Amino acid sequence: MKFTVNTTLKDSNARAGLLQTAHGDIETPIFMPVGTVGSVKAVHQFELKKDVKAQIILGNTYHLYLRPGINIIHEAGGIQKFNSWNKPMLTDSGGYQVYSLGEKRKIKEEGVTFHSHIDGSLHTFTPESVMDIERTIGADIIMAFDECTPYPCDYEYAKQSLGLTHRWLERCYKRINETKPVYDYEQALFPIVQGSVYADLRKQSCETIASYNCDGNAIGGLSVGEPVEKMYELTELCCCLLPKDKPRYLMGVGTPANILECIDLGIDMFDCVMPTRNGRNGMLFTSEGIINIKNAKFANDFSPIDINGTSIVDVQYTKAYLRHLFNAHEILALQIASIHNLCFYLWLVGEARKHIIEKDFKSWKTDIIKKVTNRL
RNA sequence: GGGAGAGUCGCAUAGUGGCAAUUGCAACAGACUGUAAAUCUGUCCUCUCAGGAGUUCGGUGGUUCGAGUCCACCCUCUCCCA
Repeated sequence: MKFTVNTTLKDSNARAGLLQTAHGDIETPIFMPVGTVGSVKAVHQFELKKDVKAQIILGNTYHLYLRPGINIIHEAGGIQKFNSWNKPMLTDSGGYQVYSLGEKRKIKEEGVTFHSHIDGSLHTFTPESVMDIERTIGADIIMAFDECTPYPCDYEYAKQSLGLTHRWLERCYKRINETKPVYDYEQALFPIVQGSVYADLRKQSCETIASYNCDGNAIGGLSVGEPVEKMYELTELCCCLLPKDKPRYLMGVGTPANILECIDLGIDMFDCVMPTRNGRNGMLFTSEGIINIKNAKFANDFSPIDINGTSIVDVQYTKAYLRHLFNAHEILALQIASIHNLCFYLWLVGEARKHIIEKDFKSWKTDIIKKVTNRL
């Protein structure tokens, strides 16, 4: 894997770059749609490629391990073949599920034991087993197994947890280096910075993570409920400490405004369920602002979903029609909303990249944030 | 004409003496940040200084401390027999 920074700015830490993987190139900054079980919910591969213009999508180790199971993916020849995406993929390690599954899991030094949310069966993830599973899934970028701490999180817990995440990273790194890819292409391990909201822990974590000299570095444990200013503050700190010549990935972020602010701080890669999940729940992010399409006021609004939208669905369908589809519980509603939101997100990061290259990112950002955060 | 049954907050339902009244749908609004999410939460008779207050269960009377619930008559609808 190769990362090249093409453009940097004087008045911002934003940069435009190119990340090259075995399955294709990724222009940064980039937003990566989340496809937990190997599918970006409600969005067809064709639309994902042609309309959304996604360059890389996520899969999730925990979910794919439970269903369909690693043997099936192995038999299929890896996840990119299994789901016909055939383009770059990244797998999250299941560290987020350690956080989100709450009561269902138990964390120990060795690893995490958990009950499947599907059938209640008991399983254990260790850094070694997670690396083996991610090898078999076969994503181009694989995430280290970490603990995503909750918010609020007291200092002592955050410190203990960070120590564990670092020891787990050491084990992940060792395992990756003593194993070979299952398929005929390289996989890059990205370690994850933790440390909750504590600057000294984050600093310590960045230094530890940077010392591994991996192909890219991630920041985790943010946007879990902390104040947005705190998130920016910690993101900025991490961006300053993580290597400049490696992509920086802010995990699980975020709103359009979050993404623009964090690009400004030096983040290159983002993923978030927001465009897809919120889309399925009737929330649209548009060039003119945020819309709850289920609201009664759109019942007879025959204007396009997004007058400036880049997606075919934006000009093809009216707000009134999309609202009708939601009210009628039509499956097409979820598809249109998801495609629209993903197109918007990819358009947004694409524009950001363009304005970085044109060196007017800062002023563009200020203007566009005002527009896209407007509540319609 | 005779017999049987039914009328509850938009619709459908629960309710057999303490009830502003169950549940579902619909409606209206909100939430959602490395997806246990096509999910979840709230409002949903009227007014409200949000503590309450006022009117409710086809209609009119009655019994009772108290009635959606018991009684009488009336109205409407459904089914069966003519």
